[in-house]
Amino acid sequence: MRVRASRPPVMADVARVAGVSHQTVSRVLNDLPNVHPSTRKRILQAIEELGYRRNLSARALVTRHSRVLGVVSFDTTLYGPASTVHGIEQAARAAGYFISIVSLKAITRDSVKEAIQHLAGQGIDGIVVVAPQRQAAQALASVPDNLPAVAVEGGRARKVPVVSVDQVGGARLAVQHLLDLGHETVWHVAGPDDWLEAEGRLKGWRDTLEAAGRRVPDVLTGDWSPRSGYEAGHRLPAEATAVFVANDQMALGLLRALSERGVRVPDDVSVVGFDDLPEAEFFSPPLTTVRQDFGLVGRHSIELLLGQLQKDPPARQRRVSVAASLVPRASTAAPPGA
Amino acid sequence: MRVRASRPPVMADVARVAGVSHQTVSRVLNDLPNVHPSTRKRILQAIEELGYRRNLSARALVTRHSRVLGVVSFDTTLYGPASTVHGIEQAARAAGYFISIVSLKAITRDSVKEAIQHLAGQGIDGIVVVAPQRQAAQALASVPDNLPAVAVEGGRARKVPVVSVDQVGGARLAVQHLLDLGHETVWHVAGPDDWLEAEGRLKGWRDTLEAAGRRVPDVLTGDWSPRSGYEAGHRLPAEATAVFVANDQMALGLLRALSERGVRVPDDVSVVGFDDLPEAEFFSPPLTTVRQDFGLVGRHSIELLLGQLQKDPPARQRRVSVAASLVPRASTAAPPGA
DNA sequence: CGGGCGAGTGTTAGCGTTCACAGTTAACCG
DNA sequence: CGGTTAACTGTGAACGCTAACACTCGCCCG
Repeated sequence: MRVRASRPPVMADVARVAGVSHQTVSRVLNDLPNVHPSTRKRILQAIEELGYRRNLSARALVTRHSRVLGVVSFDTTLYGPASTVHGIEQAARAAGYFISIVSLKAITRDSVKEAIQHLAGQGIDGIVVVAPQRQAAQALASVPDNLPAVAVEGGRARKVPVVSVDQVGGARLAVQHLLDLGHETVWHVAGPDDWLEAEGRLKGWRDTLEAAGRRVPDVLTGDWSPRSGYEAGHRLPAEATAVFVANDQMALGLLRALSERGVRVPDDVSVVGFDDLPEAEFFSPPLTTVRQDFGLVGRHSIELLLGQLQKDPPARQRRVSVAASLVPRASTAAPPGA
Repeated sequence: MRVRASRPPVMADVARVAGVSHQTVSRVLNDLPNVHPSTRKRILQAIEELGYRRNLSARALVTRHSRVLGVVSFDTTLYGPASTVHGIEQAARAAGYFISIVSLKAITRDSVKEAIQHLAGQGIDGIVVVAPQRQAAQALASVPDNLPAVAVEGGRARKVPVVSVDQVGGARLAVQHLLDLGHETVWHVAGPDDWLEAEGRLKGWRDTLEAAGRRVPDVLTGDWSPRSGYEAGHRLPAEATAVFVANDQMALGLLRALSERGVRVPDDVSVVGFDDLPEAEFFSPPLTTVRQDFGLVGRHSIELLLGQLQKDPPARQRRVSVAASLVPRASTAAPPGA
């Protein structure tokens, strides 16, 4: 029976219908005590009747809190970033926050900086920067001092707490797995130089080989794309019996190249990837890989961020590291001569 | 040399420093005419000096526009939705809008409805619902009347304009390609019943076969996952020489299953997928598939949405269809006996 | 029985913008 | 040189909400 109002109802309208002051309506809306049950009921009824929704701009104006969190990310088309952002979104929503996303096509120091400024101007309460590249990590310096922030894979960011997957440890698992199978040494197809994840995996690979006293072969470098893995696969020396590829997409390309060359996996060469794409289990052969729990990373980052929003911030943890785990499948086996 | 203010500067502060009224500052900020160049310069300088940023909550409160658009999507971890949302985000940002995302784990009528309500309460200017399931399409009815909205893959939504890829046409391309190669008929691994995309591809497949007067085999059904494609691959009758799989992930699983069965692709069986994942080119063998331009879909949806925000909405287009294209690779060839 | 207290409610004053005006110049025209 | 006009600038009032405080009861206590 309600007339379609030209203007959406405001608190005063509710107050009038319920026969109280707007302040009492506000109290009900914010679950404050000292409102008589019967009054509360009348107000709730009026809200229902009018289809009232509180105006969050007005609320944000006075409280200085928007309950919106900003996220800056690189190419959310990729599985890793997409999963991380998804995890962040889920965790934020569970905590009653909204997510405003800026997804960058290219990561340069300036583009990240601009994105951060852009979001900061939006009146957000905090910001998560999914910053897997060194340049992005540097741009973290441009986060305003008064804006709570968290970096994901942000390297040794100075001002900002960082959540990251233990890339070094994950790489160690992969390489050790291959050594345990009896391979003399392990080759590596790395990600792009300027990516922190690539750096960590490279380090984990090298450290593990050196710790085992093995020869450290030349590094092949790709750009994460299947194509670059394919090219690496064609450049891989015939003597190699084991390869640790820095992500699953490149591993796929490499598998393809090896198949074209008539090299059998795992009979002639063992291959380990990184990421555990949903597809990895169905590669030919199914790919042994290292799984990262992106959802957990997202959850941790929100946790850290919301921690900073508390009145008395808990001794703010500077780094949270999430363990990676090995998923053994059919792309790894003992070396040919064994 | 600026003192770290306890409170961020506001327009009045800028006005004081520049020796003008707050209204003139506002004029500069909004690029309105009739401000003396020298005054403008002084104001800009003051803004710079104070590090002033305009408070968007206050602005939104009075203009009744937040310049934020809401997006409701299903599992942004998947390539399709992720790419679409990415396209939406890019297009929106180019137009000066921010994106607030709600990503659903499961699509039910209620969850979509709740997400829409949730966003509507956020004071957004418009909403894009990436609604590839029938249930989600139904939930579109719960978009408030006064809130501009656009559906992506939204079926025959009544109230809301829809942007979608021409699934039927894409499927036709795939099936016709196989028939042209000389195959007697084409089998189909479909997506889940309640997905509109699955429905469209199924229809395109069936129509094309019927138009050509071919036998229409029983449909195998999956759930988009590689695993379900794998299972379908094991159920595929030995007589089949060509399969059109409703997405690339399932096609991957199917390829794996066929490989295990000793069935050669494309020698014994030809396979066509749908989506053109970045990985598809490096499957074994490289997958012939149908490409969808998700970015274009995103751009169109924003275009349609912003159109509704104009004062005099242009004769609002009810449906925009984006063509799909065939990408021939090595997984298709003439049938064995040919 | 006066005073204190606590529950419940109302009043007022912002929050930082933009909008609708109302001024104030200086320039221009006949 | 009076009057119209255009360019520029300022004033006051919203926008819808919350925070701080003030008020009114009824009740309990000494």
